[in-house]
Amino acid sequence: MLRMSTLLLRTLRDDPADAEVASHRLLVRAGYVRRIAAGIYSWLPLGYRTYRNIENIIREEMDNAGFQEVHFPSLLPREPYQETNRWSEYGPDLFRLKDRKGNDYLLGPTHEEMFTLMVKGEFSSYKDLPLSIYQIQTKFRDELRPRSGIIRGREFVMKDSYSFDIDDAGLEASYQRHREAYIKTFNRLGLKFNIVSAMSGAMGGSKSEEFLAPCPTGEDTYVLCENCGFAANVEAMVTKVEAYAGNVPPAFEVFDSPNTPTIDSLVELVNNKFGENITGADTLKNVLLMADGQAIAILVPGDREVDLKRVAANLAGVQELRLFEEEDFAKFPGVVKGYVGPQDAEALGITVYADPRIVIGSHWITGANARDKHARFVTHGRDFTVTGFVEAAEVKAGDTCPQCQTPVVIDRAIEIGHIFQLGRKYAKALGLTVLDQNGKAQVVTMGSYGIGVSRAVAAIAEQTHDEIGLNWPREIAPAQIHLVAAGKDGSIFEFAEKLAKDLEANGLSVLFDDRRDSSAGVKFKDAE
RNA sequence: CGGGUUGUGGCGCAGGGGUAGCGCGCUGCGUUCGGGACGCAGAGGCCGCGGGUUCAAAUCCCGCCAACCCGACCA
Repeated sequence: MLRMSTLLLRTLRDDPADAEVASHRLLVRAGYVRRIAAGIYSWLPLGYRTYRNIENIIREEMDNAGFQEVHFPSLLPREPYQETNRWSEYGPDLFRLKDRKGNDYLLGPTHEEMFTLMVKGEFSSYKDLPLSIYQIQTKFRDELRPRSGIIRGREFVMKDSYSFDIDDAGLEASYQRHREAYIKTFNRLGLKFNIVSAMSGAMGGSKSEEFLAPCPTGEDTYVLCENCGFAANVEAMVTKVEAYAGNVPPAFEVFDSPNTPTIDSLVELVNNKFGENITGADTLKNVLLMADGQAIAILVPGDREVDLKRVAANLAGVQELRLFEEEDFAKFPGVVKGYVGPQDAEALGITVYADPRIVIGSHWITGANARDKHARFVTHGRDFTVTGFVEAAEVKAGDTCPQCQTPVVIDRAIEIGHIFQLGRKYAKALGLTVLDQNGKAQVVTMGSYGIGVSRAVAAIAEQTHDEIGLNWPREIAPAQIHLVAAGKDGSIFEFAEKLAKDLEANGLSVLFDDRRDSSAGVKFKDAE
């Protein structure tokens, strides 16, 4: 039984000055958490009980699904991470330290290497697979900007699972088992969530889905169709287009267009010059990028920006993608900044990709690759061709749902889980193989599956709180019963004491406000 | 890393060259006792850190650090 008379708890009347989002504000005011440093928090008794209730639900569901719990250190040696190249790849987000002998260590941001090595150390036969193991462990990431209280901290608790299979069909089955277990888990946690495809897969990316808990303060944006339930990460949103049905345009025509640095100024000039009534959507924007050192052009309608994340996610095999800089323009003297068009790309040595909206047969107003000149009736398939289509334009509310053609909305959410078919990257790098039926070594294929445990506390708080305060689902609350003894007569306290004990005897956890020196008002406010 | 804001008792804030203040919380005594009670008496401060100007710095100047918000980044 928790007794308010002795509980390590001090509620605050005022919102803390450094808390913005509801979960942070309320968790601090209610005496659940305290900040220790940027993105690092302590849990007080009420908070820790809540946290543990959530952790236990997750653990139960993992165990129910047949996954086995293990535990790794947080403090890890450099070598395994060196072998997979993440010691350098992870960059400044990795907390690094040295021991007294000067050897390099790190605080684990995620544990793929350790799981892989654990299995490698024990198992060596296809008969041992499939296997799924998990841990609940504190993770460390030196985020550039921790924010939103415990939603994005530098130290946080994550449940991470890994599956090990001999082939792709096995991986798919393990993936589906985790997916089912996650659905059960989040339902029990009382979270509203959408399962969102995180990569298009169209270009060979591994299968990956995110579990997103919708809430206005979430930091992830995603696309949602309120009609059919389609949900996708913006990177994975697929553009629906119709084949070009207009007339065959006249031959393309170059015209003078001085002082048109922006799409708006170009539209105004064209409308004045030709008596047209076009919009930015009739112009073609050519955005030049460097993809792993190679110059590429991305074509999007002039009324849309290029979303670099979408391009990167949908261009197969590209590691580094960035905008053209001045020195890049210097290397391509034929490229006239502000007057780029796709007509001469081949001669200029630039590979061209188009957003799907640039359908074959459509014609556009675009740069003429000469200073102060644009061209119109520039037609895809006649006046220029592209190497391929790639999802590139920013996604906007009102875009068409790829499943049911309804206009979609853009929604915000907290990422509470992520499931991912990793494949053989880590097994290959660390030499995890098993012998198959033929006695031949096979590289194991892996899946990785994460749930933000501490983040779930915040996500549930965000979704369930009301104007008055925190409002936990029963299974998660620090206690199932909050019993308040209010009054001056000692018999009230005696009765309440007995009632509290009876409730506990019947298997209910009780937070008993047995304070004799607090007014009823204080007790009610604290309860809330 | 760019832009913005802020650092003063545990929390929320005021003060802006000469005795460091208010509200909440905390301690003691008394009154009150069902929606954050009241009175009286108290405890609690390197005014973010370092340097400078000055007879005198929380306050002015220089430098640094930290936190928060927006963005970039991150999944």
